[in-house]
Formats: sequence, structure tokens, C-alpha cells
Amino acid sequence: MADKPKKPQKLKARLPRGLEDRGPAAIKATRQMVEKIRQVYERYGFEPVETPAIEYTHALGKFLPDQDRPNEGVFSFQDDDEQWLSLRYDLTAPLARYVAENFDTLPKPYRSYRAGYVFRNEKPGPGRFRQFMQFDADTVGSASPAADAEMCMMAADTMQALGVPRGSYVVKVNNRKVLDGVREALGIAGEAQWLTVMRAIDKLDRLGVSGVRQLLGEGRKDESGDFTKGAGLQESDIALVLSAIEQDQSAPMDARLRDSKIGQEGRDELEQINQFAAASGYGTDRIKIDPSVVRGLEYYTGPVFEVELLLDTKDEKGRPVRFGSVGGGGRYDGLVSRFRGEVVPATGFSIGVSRLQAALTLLGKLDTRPEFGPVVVTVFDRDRIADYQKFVSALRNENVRAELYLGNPKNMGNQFKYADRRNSPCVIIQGSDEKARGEVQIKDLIEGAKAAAAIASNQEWRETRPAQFSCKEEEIVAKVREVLARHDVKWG
RNA sequence: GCAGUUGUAGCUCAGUUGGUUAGAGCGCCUGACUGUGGAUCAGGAGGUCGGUGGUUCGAAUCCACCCAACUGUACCA
Repeated sequence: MADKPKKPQKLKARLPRGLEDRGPAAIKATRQMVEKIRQVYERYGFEPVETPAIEYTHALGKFLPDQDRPNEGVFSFQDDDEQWLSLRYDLTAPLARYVAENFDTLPKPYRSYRAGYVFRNEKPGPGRFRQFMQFDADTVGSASPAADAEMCMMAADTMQALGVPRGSYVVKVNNRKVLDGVREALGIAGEAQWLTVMRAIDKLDRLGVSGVRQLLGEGRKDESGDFTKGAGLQESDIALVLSAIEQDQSAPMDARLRDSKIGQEGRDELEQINQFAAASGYGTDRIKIDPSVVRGLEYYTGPVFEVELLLDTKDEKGRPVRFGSVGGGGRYDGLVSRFRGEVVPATGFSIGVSRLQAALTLLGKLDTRPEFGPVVVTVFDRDRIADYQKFVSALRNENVRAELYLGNPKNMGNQFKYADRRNSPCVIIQGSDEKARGEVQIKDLIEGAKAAAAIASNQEWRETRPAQFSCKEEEIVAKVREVLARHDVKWG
């Protein structure tokens, strides 16, 4: 009696959560998106620069990793000399380091762009990954609101270059100084309480006025019954905050807000950005002041902007999906000066390429058709591989993507199946009959697939051999080209 | 992190009040039609029923704990 065959313990092949493998279609889409964004950034005068994915942890932010939880939010590890290193979580902090390190040799203002993967160790969601691509542009060394206005205009241009039409996106602009004015008016001294207020404001688009009102006051209970403690503001203060972040600013401003000097400064800057944008033909349908935009909590010092898609996105099951902002940025006057004794004003804009791609894919705005595979030269007679390889080379030399079938050539069926899976436009066949006549068969798989739908029996199928024709060996390249042209096959 | 929901084949799911060797469709592999894939037919592989412990004569099914995924929420430089 045989024992139960004990299976060897197999290693489970699995991808850590929040990460994704990317196939040809996704890679192609990313490549096209990146190229379109690059063209816009180049047109605005930015030049490329690239920095590594790893930086000293303290160069990225002011916090060293906690000894107990060194990977809170960011992926960190220690170098040989015990210094903490981290994977970058955005492209702005590394750029600040780069500019500070090469300050004397760079032209000022220094205007550059770069695309790359960034990493965040946090909970993933739809369109939210732990590794994702950003595409940034920054102007370092200019304090002018014109530099900020330009970022907003470029954001709008980029969206349109990516195929998001006017009216389907909006660049929302606010100014941290305006928010500081609100703080002044409220007289909030405690940092913790102010952070709670800002977080509440940031949630306006998601939770609505009533949700924000709850978060500014006692707190809010979510759908699952979980409770979030609020900022504990009084009713009159809540009213002041809500009036300050309201879209419609036509009502007379609360005296406390009006009297804040820093708040007024912020409003003046916003007004300038608005004027610059308007002068260049960007109306409020594209670039709009929105006093509820907060943008993170750390390094922004002045204008902040956020690009939002206005289209309803639904997932495969038809459920609505929230993507949040697909891009954003702002002024970070303090980031470079951390490395230097002097003030270095800077402003930048970042597109979340991965998130935007996820959104555009769901919206059907991206070309997700798979790339065409190569022309496959089949192996009819095993001992004539050299001949077949010669056909392959002839095609390749004429810049036609081609390959020899390298699997087990025991029958034709497997070879056609392979070609089908590769999405090949056609295959080349040469048996002894064709060989004797100095000919090959070219089988048009795209045309054949259409014909197959109408044919019921295998016998009929084989007798008619649809979409297949023969030609002289010397004509292979020309005839293949005809097939490619008929189906508009283009590679790369 | 907190809360809710859900874990059965590669995928989508059945699985009756706890009762023999856990099923289907699709996919995959093999074969038939022996110079041509998608049709059809025949066969096959594939499951620690998320994991561990418990209750029971008996657990995919009941209980406890753990793990994972999804959704919401918090955090997000």
C-alpha cells in the first residue's frame, strides 16, 4: 500500500499587497502617457534631471525612523555605517537635496522635470499603490506668483494632452496663507488642534459640509460605526471656518478673517495667480480658486494646487470609485533652505501617473488594446529550421517584428495557438510542397479569426483554409507588409 | 491602527438542519479529425474547504483565536 505521496512544500508565489506586476498593455499606456507629459513640460522650458530612488532618511523629512517602527509610512533600512536610508516617497524632497548640493553650478531659477517611481508604506486602495509613478516639474529660485500660475496652467495643459477634455478636470488653487489667516482669526494656538481643523477642511469634497461640521465640532461616526474625534470648536468658530472654505465667496467676509494680515497676503497672491492665468486664456472652468484645498500638512508655504478629475469613475463591477486628486503641488520655500543658510523659494507640480492611469483606464480613455505580436515563422519540418530562421532574418532585416517558433513543433496547431496568444498578425508556413515550388504560405490570423466565427465544423474549416495565401519566397517581406498594412499593424 | 464584510480548483461560484470518496461552468493539459489553431467529441490534471485549536461518533458547515482580502474610517511627509 502506497503512502500518500507527500507533496514537496511549494513556495507560494505571491506579490506583496499594494504592488502590481505590469503587462505589455499597461507598460505601453504608461510610456505613451509619460511621453505626452514630457512634451508639455519640455514646451514650458523645463529640462530633465534624475535622482536615485534611495536617499538618506533625514534628507527626505525631518523625522528619523522610530527604532521600533522604522518603516512607518516610508520604507527604510540601515546602511553599513548604520546611517538610515529610505526609498523616496516623493520626487520633491530629493530634488531639493539635489539643488542644494549642486546649487552653485545650476542656473537660477532652476527649472527641471523628472519621472520616477516613489514608494509609500501605507494602506493601498483603488488607484493607490505602494509603488507608483510620479512626474514632477519644479521651478527653484523664483518667488514670483507667475511661477505658481505657470504650474497651474501647465497642469491644465497636461491633462488635455492626456486626452482629458476641458470641463472634465479642474485645477483647484488655494494658499496656505489663507488658511493661516483662518487660524489667526480663530486664535488657535495649539498645533494639534489646528492640524485637526486642517484635516477636517481637507475632507470637504469627500464628506461634505455636514461631515466637516461634525469633524470641526465633537466628531463623526463613519458608516461602519467607527468614531473620529473632532477638533472641538465652538459653534461660532465652526461657522467661521465653513464660511472661509465656502466655494461662493460673494457673501461679506467675517471681520476676523478680513483683519488677518497673513490671510490678506494669501488672498492677494491668489488674485495674482488668477489674473496671470486669465490673461493667458485660462478661465475658472480650468483653474479655480478653492479655499478648501489643503494638500498634505508639511512643507507647503504658499499657493497649493490640486488637479481633480470631474468624471464619474466606475470599477469593473459598476461601483463608483473615488480617485481623489490625480496631481498637485505648491510652493515650498523652506525645503531647499533646510540644506542651506539662505532662503531658496521654490514651486512645483506633480502628476500621479499611476493613479491617473488607473482612472483613465476605468474611464476607457486609454488605449488598452494589446500590442500586436511578431510574425511567427512556423516549423513544419524540424530538419529545416535553418530555412525558417532565414525567413525570420529576412523579415527582421526589413524591420518587421518576427520570430521563429521556439516551442515543441510537433504539430501545427500548437504553433498557431502560440501565434494567437501573442496576438500575431500572421504566420509563415512552408511544408515540402511549398518548398518544391519555392513558395510559402502566409496565414492572416486577424482575417482568419473573423472567418472562423462563421464556420461551424472543423472539416469545413480545414478545407477552406480561410485568409491564407501563398507567395514566392522572395516576396515574403512585401506580402507580409501588405497584411500588416491591411490591419494597420504598428509596433512600438 | 479602528470598524464592518468576506475567505471552497487558476477564475466565477454551488455545497441543503453537521452525515460516505467536496461539485459545476470557464480555463488548462492530453488525444481523435494523422499538411493547418479557434468548432465538436473523449479523457486528464488540479482542492491542507484561509490557518490553528476546540465541540462532536462524525465539521467546508457550529465555537474561539489567528491570518489574509475587500469596503469604510484614521494617518498620508
